[in-house]
Amino acid sequence: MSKKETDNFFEKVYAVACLIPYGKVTSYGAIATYLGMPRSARMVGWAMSSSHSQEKEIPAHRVVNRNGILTGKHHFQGKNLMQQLLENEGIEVVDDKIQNFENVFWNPSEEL
DNA sequence: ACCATGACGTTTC
DNA sequence: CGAAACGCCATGG
Repeated sequence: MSKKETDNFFEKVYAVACLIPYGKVTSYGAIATYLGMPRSARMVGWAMSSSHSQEKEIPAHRVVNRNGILTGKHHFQGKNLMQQLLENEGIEVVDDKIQNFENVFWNPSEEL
């Protein structure tokens, strides 16, 4: 890692992820845009990959891509753990895709 | 410094 | 609708 394990950028990503309301989801691009880096959506996902190292538990299952598809489900333990977590929060998920995505979408730039 | 990789996003076919 | 190409940016070899 660099000077600090968690740069300010990472810290913000984790902070926003933890602020996602129960039963809601957001996209990597939305977080990146909120942080002022709309072109660094990949970095957000990359930060999530490191979220497992964070002491604080990051609800990464609430973060999906712009299409509402659970692209990162393979990074979780089980095969469909991510989907089950979302369904447990009342989010409809079919074939790794969130239904009524606009309805459950949470935009930090607007809500926060 | 260069190349390869990736939990993304948009455009094009 | 699905797959591929291109762009973007940070990290590692």
